[in-house]
Amino acid sequence: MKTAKQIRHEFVDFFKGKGHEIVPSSPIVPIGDETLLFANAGMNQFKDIFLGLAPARYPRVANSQKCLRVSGKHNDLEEVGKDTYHHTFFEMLGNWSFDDYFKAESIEWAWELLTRVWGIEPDRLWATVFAGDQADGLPKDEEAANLWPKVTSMPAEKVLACGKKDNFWEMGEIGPCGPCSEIHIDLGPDRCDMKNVPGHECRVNGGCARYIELWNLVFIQFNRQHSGKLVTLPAKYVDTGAGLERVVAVIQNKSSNYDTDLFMPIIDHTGQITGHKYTSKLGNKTDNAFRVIADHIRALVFAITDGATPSNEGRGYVIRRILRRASRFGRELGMHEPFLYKLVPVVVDCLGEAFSEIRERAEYVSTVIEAEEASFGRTLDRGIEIFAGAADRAQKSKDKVISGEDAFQLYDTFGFPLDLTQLMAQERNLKVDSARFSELMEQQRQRARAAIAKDSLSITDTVSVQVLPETEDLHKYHTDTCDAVIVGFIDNEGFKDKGRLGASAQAGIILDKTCFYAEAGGQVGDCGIIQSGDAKFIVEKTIKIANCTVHQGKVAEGTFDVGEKVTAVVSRDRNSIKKNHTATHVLQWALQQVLGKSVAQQGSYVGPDYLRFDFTYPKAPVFEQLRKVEELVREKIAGDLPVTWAVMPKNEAQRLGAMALFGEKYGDEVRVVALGAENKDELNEAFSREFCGGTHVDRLGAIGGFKIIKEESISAGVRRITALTGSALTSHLEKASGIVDELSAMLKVPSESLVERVGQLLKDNKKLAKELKAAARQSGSDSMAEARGLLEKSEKIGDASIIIGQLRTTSVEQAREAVDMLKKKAKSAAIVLGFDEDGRATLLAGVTDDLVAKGLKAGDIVKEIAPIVDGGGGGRPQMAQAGGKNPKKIGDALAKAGEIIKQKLGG
RNA sequence: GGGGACGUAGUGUAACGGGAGCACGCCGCGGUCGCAUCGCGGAAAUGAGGGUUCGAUUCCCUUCGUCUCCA
Repeated sequence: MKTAKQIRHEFVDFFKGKGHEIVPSSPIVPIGDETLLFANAGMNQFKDIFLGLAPARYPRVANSQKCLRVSGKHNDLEEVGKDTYHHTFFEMLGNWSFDDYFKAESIEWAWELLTRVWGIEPDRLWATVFAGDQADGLPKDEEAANLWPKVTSMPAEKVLACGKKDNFWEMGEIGPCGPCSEIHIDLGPDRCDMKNVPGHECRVNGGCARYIELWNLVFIQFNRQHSGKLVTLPAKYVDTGAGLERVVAVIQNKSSNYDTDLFMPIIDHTGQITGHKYTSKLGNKTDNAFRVIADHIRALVFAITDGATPSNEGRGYVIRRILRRASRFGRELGMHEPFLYKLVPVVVDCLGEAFSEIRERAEYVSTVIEAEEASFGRTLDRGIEIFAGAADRAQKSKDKVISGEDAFQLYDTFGFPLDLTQLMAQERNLKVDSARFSELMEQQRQRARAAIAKDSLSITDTVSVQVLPETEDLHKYHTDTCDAVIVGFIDNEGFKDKGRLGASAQAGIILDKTCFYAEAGGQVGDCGIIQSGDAKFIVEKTIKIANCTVHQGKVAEGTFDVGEKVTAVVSRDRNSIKKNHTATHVLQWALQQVLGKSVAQQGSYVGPDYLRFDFTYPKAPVFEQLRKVEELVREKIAGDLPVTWAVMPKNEAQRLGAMALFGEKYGDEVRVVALGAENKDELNEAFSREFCGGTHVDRLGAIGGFKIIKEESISAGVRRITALTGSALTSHLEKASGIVDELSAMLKVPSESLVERVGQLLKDNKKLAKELKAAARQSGSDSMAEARGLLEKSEKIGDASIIIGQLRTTSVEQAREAVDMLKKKAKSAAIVLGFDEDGRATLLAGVTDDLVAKGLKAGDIVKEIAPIVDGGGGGRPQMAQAGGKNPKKIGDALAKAGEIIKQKLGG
């Protein structure tokens, strides 16, 4: 039997043999493409080529692309486990032609690979082509339909014409699109899963599991414009995709993708860990759990390897959901402790050869997964407690139903899954109002959508996928000022290549060339101005859309016309940004020197005010290590070594050992920034070489200083360092030394003695506090004596003492203690004490339980007498307190209190 | 991006707007042949900043952090 590894190899070798360049899979976490959460198709990394924004480096390429379908249009998360073929993570085998070969070769080669190399019987295969669409004015794809019988042995009657839904591919609302041709396989009548559906007939695209799609060949030949009109593209592209998991299942003759050697090792190992047995059945709880876990652990290993970490937003949140779902299904197999992380090595064994990155990061991935599993355990524990409250409420209700509100709150606020709530409710013979739950869920969705809608139109939204002019921006590396011509602008309505920007208009200006740096690679976009005569445009932010640099901001003076000559001037902040960026590189180098190879960049921020560097490291670095890092960085700065950069093909850069972030897009010429090299020929001499498109200082000495001001954890296994350089550092130090000077003046000691002096002060303070306490005890005993005096003078009604009087104390605590003492002593008493606390009156009332029972409440007493001292009060029946602004009236208030008590007790 | 919840001693948690308590841990003393034993004593906390109130851990606002759901 062919292994999955062999099959993947055969695919790659086959297309290599047909003149294809084999490019690596792009990272599953796309860089520089915020519109896409995760790579979900092989074509992702070639998007710019299809859009005509970037040239193709090779006319034909092929690869196996790592894909994750968990969000947006393709969301298979909730489906995984229920059947034999849904996955979150999968490999997409694909071959592409960029204006090279077209339909004939694509069809012929797909056929050849399937039937000759992989040995699939031609009789089992079917093909589909696009049937045409009236609305779009498109005829049937006769070209493809005719090619099938011509270049393959597929008989014409097995080439079916299908509609737009299945056989017309579009990238989005607008942009490149075209007809496709799919290859389906007939797995035999046994595999139909719709046998008991009346009227069901097995056929291609018929909905049952007998016929499945194996390979999709997309022929991109149109561009859909805003108006919805289709325009024929000058260049034609081929984009094909075949899911490896499915192909392997067919070749290995398995009825389920999970039964192939891509999944079985993981499933077997899960069985060993949990002690359960996988029986490969559908609709079986245990088997379901096995499949979910096997699928999800693959997704997790790849996503975390490529830089996603579990968190509560964006990509990280998706990862968290996948992990929690797997963990929850682990409970079906009796696992209550973290266990998923133990599967990481198995995934690495299965796929580490094809994707070596997962092998390199395996240890880190395990750490992250284990930590997140533990954290989910805590979330569940908390949820169980909250559930108990909801269950109690339900128990007391008539219909024994946990309200939708409760279930939703458990889910929404505490992350407690609904199915778990239902399970636990069942155990107590309760039901859950899941209809109401769904209702609330929908409301929350509405809210989120509404919030997005009212968000102000951002420039990136208005243009989305639209061809923008290319900006020549190499000047950013050499100069801060340059002359240019306005070629267009973007406002709320989108891109315009003619017109005028009026006074105080908000817009994004596009120039033919620019020296502005657009936000990328952690470095913030430049600010500055664009001017022409008296007219002035303030650039607040610079961003890049494909190869177009957009200067966002507003017109401050005058007007601007498309076609006008202008001067672009970058703000002085640029200097600080350069310092911070170069310092970031030095910092990364120093961290690796001190902390070792496990330091890998996770992201960074380089702005004018400070720099931030996130990196992987399992634990908090100790103080000495950080100091050592600072020391190394400063050494390099003091050495004033030169900084140089060069543009070269990616593989050459890698040979030099340049550090890549997460892997650039295929085809890019990369820019390498080298620290410590005098010129391009001496790149070998550099101590640091990184792929980087940012702006840098010429010599390290220009950085001018370096200090780490913060080191923190941002998620499990990831640390963040914030540091300062240049003038920001100077002003930081100035401020710090200002504080020292101030303290030193305040305490009248030289700065060297400050620490000692403050230590002394703290010690003295402690001593004084102790003495004060002792003194208070003394005066406390005085108060007690006073209080005892009051008891002796007290009136009695029956057994009850009425103790009323003013104390000399100024402390509520002592007065309270006096009340307690009196209550104990008198056994039955109503006590009201008053005292003057620095010009404020405080009244305290206490009533023993027996008198409370007779209806005398301390709270009532203070409420009534508090207004006499211009205040208010309240408390409990046994003890109450009031305050007021007029201490002179304490006597009056106490007298009134006496009256009230006597009246109540009927004396 | 939007919503919800939570921030109390080293840790885990209590406190109708009116004494910041409990458990574990820690320190000291005592008892015990011994202890994951017992007794006594002690240190130690309301994330930060405003407001309302006679009085705020509690109510309101701002901010920071953590958790969580939606996009």
